[in-house]
Amino acid sequence: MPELPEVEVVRAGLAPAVVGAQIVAVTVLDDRALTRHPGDAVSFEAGLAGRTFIAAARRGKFLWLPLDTGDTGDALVGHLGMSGQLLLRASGAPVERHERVRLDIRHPVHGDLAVVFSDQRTFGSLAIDRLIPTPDGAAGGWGADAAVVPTQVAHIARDPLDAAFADAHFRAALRTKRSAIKRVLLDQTVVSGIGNIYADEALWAARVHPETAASDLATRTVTRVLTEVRTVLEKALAEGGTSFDAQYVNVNGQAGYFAHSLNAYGRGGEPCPRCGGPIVRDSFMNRSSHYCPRCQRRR
DNA sequence: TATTTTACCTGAGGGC
DNA sequence: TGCCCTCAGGTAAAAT
Repeated sequence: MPELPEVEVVRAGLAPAVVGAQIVAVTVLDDRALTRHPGDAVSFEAGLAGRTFIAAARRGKFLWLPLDTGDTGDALVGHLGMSGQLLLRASGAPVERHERVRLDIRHPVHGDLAVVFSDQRTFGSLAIDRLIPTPDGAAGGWGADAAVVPTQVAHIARDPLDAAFADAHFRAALRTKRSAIKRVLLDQTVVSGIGNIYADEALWAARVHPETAASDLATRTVTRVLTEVRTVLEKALAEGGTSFDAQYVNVNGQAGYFAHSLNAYGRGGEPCPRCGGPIVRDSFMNRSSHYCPRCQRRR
């Protein structure tokens, strides 16, 4: 499932091939891939054809590729949802099984390539969106030099690996939240980039029960949670992300290795790597939650 | 206003 | 073999 590390792997893989490349042709095979786009497929194709990507940026799980002709200030925005993939293929490569959109691009160094958006469950989407200034004046996200974000990303908080992420603001926000800490970690308007897998992993590492009320956490505990969030995200990024099956792959279609490093997620019934007690798998917020009831005691 | 629930979607895998 | 059911979960709209 693409969370911050997986999306960053995709962004970093895409950047050298798309920055400086001109869009030669756009093919929309399935309109459901444009649910975030304000217009129809025709306007999407017309809005991209002939233009050049000038950067590859990311905040949390959102990606965007700013376009040239700066007076309009817009970008191609993408979210991978549950099963979205952005693949780099040779020009003229056969259509992928779940291909939704294809961009044929021409790069001054790499030549003709295809950027393929493939998505089994169609929760992901692409859109053309306007860029607006960031309230704090800092760069919009990773890979972005300009202090702008797409309007669709403006309400998303900075992610914990962003240099402009404000730890003090995060701690203050948690003091006012009576919701469970896991729910707050998954709230992209509080902190972005964390999904179900890394929420479980970070809380296990910080020894915090997922249903503890955020406002009940001591400041030093919040600091520990944030530290563990960063540690697990950075480690997963270094290992190329988490892949359980063909759902998440990099731009070349290769899987990541972090699934081998998971301590709690997906290990219900198995011994806790720290204390040996059984990891519990609970239902929480219509999804699964994994934790060690011995290490992660509820207050 | 703040928080919680639901809809969206497809394919894999288990039970029978 | 094949049908039906459950599960996976990020986002945003809808409901509470």
